[in-house]
Amino acid sequence: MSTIKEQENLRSSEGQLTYKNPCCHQQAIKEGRSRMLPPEHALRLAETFKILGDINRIHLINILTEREMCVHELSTVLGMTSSAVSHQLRLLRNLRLVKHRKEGKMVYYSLDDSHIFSLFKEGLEHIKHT
Amino acid sequence: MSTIKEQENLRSSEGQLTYKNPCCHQQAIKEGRSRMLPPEHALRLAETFKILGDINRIHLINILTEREMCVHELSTVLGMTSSAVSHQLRLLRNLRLVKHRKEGKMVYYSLDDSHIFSLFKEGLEHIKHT
DNA sequence: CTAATAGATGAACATATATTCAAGTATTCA
DNA sequence: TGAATACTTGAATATATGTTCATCTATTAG
Repeated sequence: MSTIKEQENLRSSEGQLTYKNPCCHQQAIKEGRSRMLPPEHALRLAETFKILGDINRIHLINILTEREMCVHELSTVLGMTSSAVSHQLRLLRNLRLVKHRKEGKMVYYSLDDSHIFSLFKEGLEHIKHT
Repeated sequence: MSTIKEQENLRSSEGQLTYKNPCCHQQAIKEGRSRMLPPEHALRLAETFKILGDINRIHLINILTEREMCVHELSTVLGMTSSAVSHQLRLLRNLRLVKHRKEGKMVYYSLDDSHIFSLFKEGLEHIKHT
């Protein structure tokens, strides 16, 4: 990464680089930097996709798309311990993707984010076409 | 999880459970199971979201959305070593999300999946509205 | 009251993931 | 040829993540 060479390249050919020093495309780098997502946006975006990037959470979201369910039902359907389900539901709750209501001893969960649902559907469309 | 109790519950009230044994909603479990995504679909879906669930890959995809770039340019823009970028690009290549062409010593990468792009945009819309 | 059930949660553990480092290939230049 | 550059790759390391286990609260049954 020679800054001096980059500057020479720019001076000599206005961004069109010579064969001799073909990389160090300062123009491309400048352009890339100017078009980068703000860090906090990129982080939130990655966070959003990451929460969907687990097969058990996919199943949870898919089921809660259809109807509300209590933890025990979810754990039975998914074949997980209720503890594991509870941990995953906490992650979904933290991102406000699910809501819950208590009824006696049970806690019923349901989807609380239509945007996530549309993302989910878009993802389903994607895997159908590949 | 008492199967016998569940059966009694079903027999006595056709899915509407009594207060005494309020969980073990066999009907809900049956319904949940019948609506579950096929395992291989759920897996592909999780895989697809997982690849988008990293801030550096988000930046990579976002940049390659705009224009092709060589590894050195990408590493400079993202502030990563070219080795780290190369490893991440391999992951994207494995899922056929990016394509590459060689030009002299350099390898230019660009996006190779419009579906991923629309997923990406949908994700961007999502974080804007939360 | 005690026992049982539903669920939540912290700690421990196992696995997955991302980066670094060192070594490798391919290409260009002198 | 040998040096330099662009990139790739496998191994090692550090961190993140998901599950299990033990324990906890809340609620209901007896």
